[in-house]
This record gives sequence, structure tokens and C-alpha cells, in this order.
Amino acid sequence: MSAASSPPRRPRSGNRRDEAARLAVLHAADDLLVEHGFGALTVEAIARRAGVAKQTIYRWWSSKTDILLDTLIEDSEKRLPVPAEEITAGTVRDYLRGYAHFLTDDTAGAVLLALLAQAQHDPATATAFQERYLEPRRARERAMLARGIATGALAPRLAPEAALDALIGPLVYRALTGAEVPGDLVDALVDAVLRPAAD
Amino acid sequence: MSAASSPPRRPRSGNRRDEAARLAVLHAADDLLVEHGFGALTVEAIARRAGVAKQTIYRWWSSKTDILLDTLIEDSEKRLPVPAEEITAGTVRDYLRGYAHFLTDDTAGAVLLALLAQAQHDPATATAFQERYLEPRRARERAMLARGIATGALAPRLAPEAALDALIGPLVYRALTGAEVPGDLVDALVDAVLRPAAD
Amino acid sequence: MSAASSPPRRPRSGNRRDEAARLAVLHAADDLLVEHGFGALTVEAIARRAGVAKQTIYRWWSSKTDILLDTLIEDSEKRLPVPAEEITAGTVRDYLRGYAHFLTDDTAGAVLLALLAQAQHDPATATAFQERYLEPRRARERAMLARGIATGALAPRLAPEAALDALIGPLVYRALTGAEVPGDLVDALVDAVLRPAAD
Amino acid sequence: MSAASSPPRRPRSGNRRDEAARLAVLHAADDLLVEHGFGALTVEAIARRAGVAKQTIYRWWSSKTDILLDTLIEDSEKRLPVPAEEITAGTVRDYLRGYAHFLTDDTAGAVLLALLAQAQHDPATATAFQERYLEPRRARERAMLARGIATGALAPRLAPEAALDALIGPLVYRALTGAEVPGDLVDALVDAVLRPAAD
DNA sequence: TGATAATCGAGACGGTACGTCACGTCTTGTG
DNA sequence: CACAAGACGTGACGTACCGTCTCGATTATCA
Repeated sequence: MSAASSPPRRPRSGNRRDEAARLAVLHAADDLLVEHGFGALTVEAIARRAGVAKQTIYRWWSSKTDILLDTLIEDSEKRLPVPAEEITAGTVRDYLRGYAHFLTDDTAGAVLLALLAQAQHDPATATAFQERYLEPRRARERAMLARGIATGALAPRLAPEAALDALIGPLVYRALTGAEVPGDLVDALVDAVLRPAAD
Repeated sequence: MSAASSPPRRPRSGNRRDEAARLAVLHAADDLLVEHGFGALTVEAIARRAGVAKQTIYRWWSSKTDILLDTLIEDSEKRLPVPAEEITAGTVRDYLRGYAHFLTDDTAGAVLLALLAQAQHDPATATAFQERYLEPRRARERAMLARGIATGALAPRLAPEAALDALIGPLVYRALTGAEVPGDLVDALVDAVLRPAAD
Repeated sequence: MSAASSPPRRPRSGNRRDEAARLAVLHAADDLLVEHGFGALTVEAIARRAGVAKQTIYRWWSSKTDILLDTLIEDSEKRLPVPAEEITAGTVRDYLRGYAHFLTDDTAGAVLLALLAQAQHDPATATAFQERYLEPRRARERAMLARGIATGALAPRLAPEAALDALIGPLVYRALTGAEVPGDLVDALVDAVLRPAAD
Repeated sequence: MSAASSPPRRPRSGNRRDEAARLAVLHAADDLLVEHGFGALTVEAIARRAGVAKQTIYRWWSSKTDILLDTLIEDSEKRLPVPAEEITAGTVRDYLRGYAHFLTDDTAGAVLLALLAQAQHDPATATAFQERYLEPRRARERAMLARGIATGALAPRLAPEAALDALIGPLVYRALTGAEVPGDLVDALVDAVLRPAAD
């Protein structure tokens, strides 16, 4: 189904998977989404743009959202890593500010919003998006929070899961409604929800 | 339940717009969305289900999301009114609990999420959704908050606009990610964001 | 059905038929055919152009070809009468030259060709065209020929009916295939088919 | 008889054009024209009858008349060849009798009349019909006549082009007006126009 | 002199077909 | 065997006209 989740295949004979074609598809999908919007993101357009046969796409991905999910996972891990050590109020604040920037100014943020949207329309996308993006990231965010609480840097007014929704929900909601997400908002949310120790 | 199914033949009413056809379309769109999801919501399916010609739909609505917007506006005004007088912490809490219920258990909530999603894919939907649903409701919510602050019932930690996003964003985000929205979460958000006086 | 063929209706009361509307429709149909071709000749376009309601057309004509037939009958009786008295080789030759001119250079000729064409596609048009245009004219043409034979002006090589087809058929065929119909051709046909006495 | 109905499933043949689909379309168009007339000849009906996708038709033909033209060309070359050698008065007479039969009793004749009709309504059809059917056939007919004159078998009263119109025009005209085309007529025309030597 | 009855412009309505687009599947031929 | 190429059946798109219908406003005739 998805290339990113599978271990490298070891075919018994014949040609191996063409890495150049794989990258061309991912980039074509990304570019088309950013340049012309989700409406113009068709498998045929991706194939045309990537200079690839349609069948090559269907051989490796189950749908166009499957392609987007691959790009989102690769990009978000590079450009918006969840802080893993030395959690202070500052690192959390920076992560959330990064998230806000990611949502509104990064092409990968557009992919995230498109997938979140498409998940409302298509259960298969919903499941894959949940399992391959949301849940793994949420696990790392939970760990981040727990570490911050353990060190006394954070003292949330809400239970951990609720706290994460209280912090991230408003950012995503504003991005979805086309509003900007100012740094002030992030700071105010952190203060209200996490009651951080001075950092 | 669709209007077209109850009487075998809708009386045609001549020159003026046919109100029965209008209702049949709105109900058909609603029903199809709930029963088979946004993917099955095509103009042709709506027309078929409503017992109406496709052209009759295009005469009055510019797209299927335009139909959904009509149903959302009518339904949300009936089933989720913004409290207008005597604002206490309780009325706000109830409104938000109602919002949570609306999002997860009401067919009109499904319409809201579908429109919010489609707005990510289509600028025209985004504009219409913003102007005809989000902004009018937000204006009334702002007024609600202002009244609560004036009477001393509410003392938000955040500026009004930010406070509304901090309250509603998490509810919508959880609904979008398929999670339930428990009453606890609403209460905790109200406490954290609005610092209500005892009510 | 058709206004031209029915006796004028005598309703006991109410408005009489609007003559201005009748003429507007006939002219609109004629103009549209000549300006934009049969493809653009729709009932809606005629109504629009004539400034008339669609229902007014359907009240008096059964189809758009019925309208064309009315214009053809009125125009062809005025502009291409069948010679009735004093038949010489010259009058026949002139009639056929007139027919050629009618077919290629008169707007009513375009109507004739359009109806002959539409008769191939629609049996109702075929019947009406036959009964209201072709047959009456052919009867008068037969009479013309008979008179010419009686006076010795004409001595056809073919039986009368066949002679008429041999004379008119080539003219119509050339018009249908987009060719011009030169006077020479008419003269040669008359010579070959009718063996006229010197006139 | 339609090709699509004999085997339950046509074998799909991949990258190249599907010959079975091509034939199924040609036969379906022919059948529909003969059985239900030009009015029932819609692209959708052809596709339905041929068991073929509408898009497959549009991929290879520009319109339904383009399909008819293909069938006409194939059929008329098989069933009404223009005599090429040994031209006598008899071969010409037989060709014209064959033409008469083709026009009134052959399904391909119905196609010819439909195309000649449609050419009056649509310039694109007119051009294609002229260039792909009429002109090539006329060229061969001209050659036939020239050969007959050269051998002294024929001594036309009219110039060659005019003679052909004088011979074929009446046949086509009678077919168009729903009349039969008797053999006598053909003989009389040949005698009057071509003044044949005894054959 | 009204009441009656037919006409008229306007246009909504249920339909059918249009020609286009993208879907996902399949087959061919090349490296 | 992967891959470029692309034909195929499927089905929705948004548009144009079809012929029927109902409105409300004019007129003319006749009681």
C-alpha cells in the first residue's frame, strides 16, 4: 500500500522500484496542491507532472491522499520535530509556535490541512491519517508533556490529553478558518493551560 | 427523512419558486450526507433522491456545498442558538456543551464538519462558509462574551477573540479527529479560559 | 396544429390571436435560420428573438419545422409562383431559372432545403412538408407541363412526373451539395428533357 | 445485427485501438438509424447499444455524423462500386439502377440520405461529407463517363459534370421526397442525357 | 357594464442528451 | 519485472433545450 511504511522490498527478479519516480510523484503532488489547490490534485495531473505512468502511481499508493500522507510524514518529521529532551516551558512554547508557523506558512502545513479535511470525506483517509500521522505524533507530545510535568516546569490545569487538544485545537481551528495564528495566542494558551514555571 | 417521499406527487406551483422542491433538495442532501458520507453526495444523487431535475438544483444553488450551507444555517439557528440575554458562566457552559453535542451527535454537525473540510479544498466554499456561517455566529458569540464580562460573570485570561478560539477550537478539533468531546473537557476549558465567577 | 392550414378559430369570447406575435415568430425563425443555421434554430431562441413567450409558440405551432413550413408557403407563393397561363418553352425555362435562384440565393430557399433535410430525420415533418408544400406545388407544375404539351410548345422525352423530377431534381441536388446552379444547366436540362419548340 | 450482442464479453485488447469496439459502434449506429430513425440516434444510445463507453466514441469520432460517414464509406465501397473498366451504356445503366436500389432499399442508402440531410444543418458535416464521400465518388464517376465517351459508347447532351447531376439528382431527389425510384426512370434518364449507342 | 374567457410575457419544472473530466483497471512493448 | 503509454468502462460534471405547467396582466366579446 504505502511505501513509507513498508520495509524495502526484495523482489526475486526484475527491476527494483524506481526511486526517482517515487520522489517525482511526491514532489508533483506537493507542488500541485500548493500551486492549484486540492481540487486540481488528480492522479492524472500528478502522473503528468511527474512524468510517470498512472499505473506506476497505483502500484505504490492506494490513493492521492496516500501520497500526501507520505509527504506529510517525511516533511513534518524534518521540519516540526517534537522536542524530546530537556522540556521546559520554553521548549513547549517554541514547539507550538513552530506548529503555528507550520500550519500557516509551510507547504507541508497545507498538506496537513488538506488531509484533515479529506479525512472528513473519506473513512479510509481518516483511518490512515489517524494511524500514520496523528497518533504517533500525539504519543510523542504526550511524552513531552509528561516530562515537563515531572520536572515541575509545567503544571497544567487540564488532564494531559485535554491539555494537548486545548493547545493545538485553537491553532488548527484558526488555520482551518483562514485566520492567522499570532504568537500572542500561543503564549496566552500556554499560560492559561500549562501554568508554566518561569523559564 | 425526505420530503419527497411522503406525498406521492408534489403539487407543481407554476411561475414562482417551488417551496416543496426546495425542501426536498435540502432534506435529500442532508440525508445523503449522513447516510453515505460526503463522497456519495453528488448533485445527481441529490436530484434523484429529491425527485427533482438537476437543472432545478443549479437554478437555485451554485454547488452542493451551497445546499449544505443552507441546511446548516437553518438547522444551526434552530438547534444551537447563541444565548443572547442574561449571560452567566452557566449559559456559556451550556452553549459550549450544546456545541459539543451538535458537533458529534447532530446531523447538522456533520454538515458543519463537511463544510469546514470542503472549505480547505475550494476557495468559493471557504468564502461562503466564512461569510454566511462563521462570521455571523462569531459576532453573536463575541456579544455573548462581552455581556458576560460586563456583568462580571466572566473574567477571561485571553482577549475575547482568542478566548473564543480557545474554547471552540478544541471542540472542533476533537470532532475532526474522530474523538468524542466529553462534558469534562468543556467545563475545564471554561474554567481555564474564562475564570467564571461562581454561578 | 398549424395556423396556416386551420380555419380561423372563432372563440365565443376572449382575446383574439395576436397578429404581431405571429409575424414576429415567423420572422425570428427565418432570421435565425439564415444568420446562424438550423443548429441555432431552437424554440427558445425564436421566442427570445421574437420577444414572445414559449407557450405562445406552442399554442399555434406544433414544432419549429411547422413554423418554417408557414414561412416557406407564404414566401414561395409570393416569390416563386408557378406559371399558370400561356405556357411556352420560355415560361418553363424562366420558372426553372427562378427555382435555381430561389434555392441558392433566396432566404426562403434556405428554408426549403432545411425542411427537405429535416424531413429525412422526422416523419411528422416529412408528412407535413409533403402535403402542404411539395404536393400542391407539384400539382400546379403538372398542370403547367400539360398545358405546354397541349399547345405543342413542349415535347418531353419522359413521362410528365418523371420529366419534372428530371428537371427539378438536379437543381435541388446541386443546392443540397453546396454547388451553384448555373443558368446553362437549366437550359441544357430543358433542351434534353422537354425538347422545346423554338420560342 | 450488432457485433456487441453475439459474444457476451468483448475481449479487451490493451493499448492499441479496440477493433471490436470500433465495429460495435459502427453497427450500433447503423442499426439505430434504420430501426428508430435519426432522431433516436444519440451518442448515448449508440454507446449503450454498442456496449461501449461514451468516451470511447468521442476518442475516435468527432460526432455521430462522423460515425455515419465511416459506415457509409465502408458500405458504399462494398455495395455500390463505381464501374472502372469496359464502360458501355449497360454498365452505366446498371450502376444507376444500383444507385437507385441503394438509395431506397439499402440501409447504407438511409445513411447517405441522413448525412445529406444533416449536411444542411451543420457545416462541419457538410465539409466532411463533401470531402470524404461525395467528391471521391464523383471523381470516379467522371472517369467512368470519360471512358464511355472515349470509346463512343456514350454521347451526352450535357457537359460531363452537368450530366452526372442530371442523372443522379433525380434519383436522390425522389428518394428524399419519399418516392420510389423505378427502373424506367433510370432508363429514360440515360437515354435522354447520354444518348447511348446500342449496347 | 361587468363577468367571462382566451391571449400573452414570464419563467419554474421534470427530463434527456450534450461533450468533458477523472477514476481505477487493463494490456502492450521496451529496458 | 518495473515502467511509459494510453485505451477502456464507469459515472458525475455543469449546460442547453425540450414540452408542460402555472402565474398575473391584458384585452375582447357577450350577457
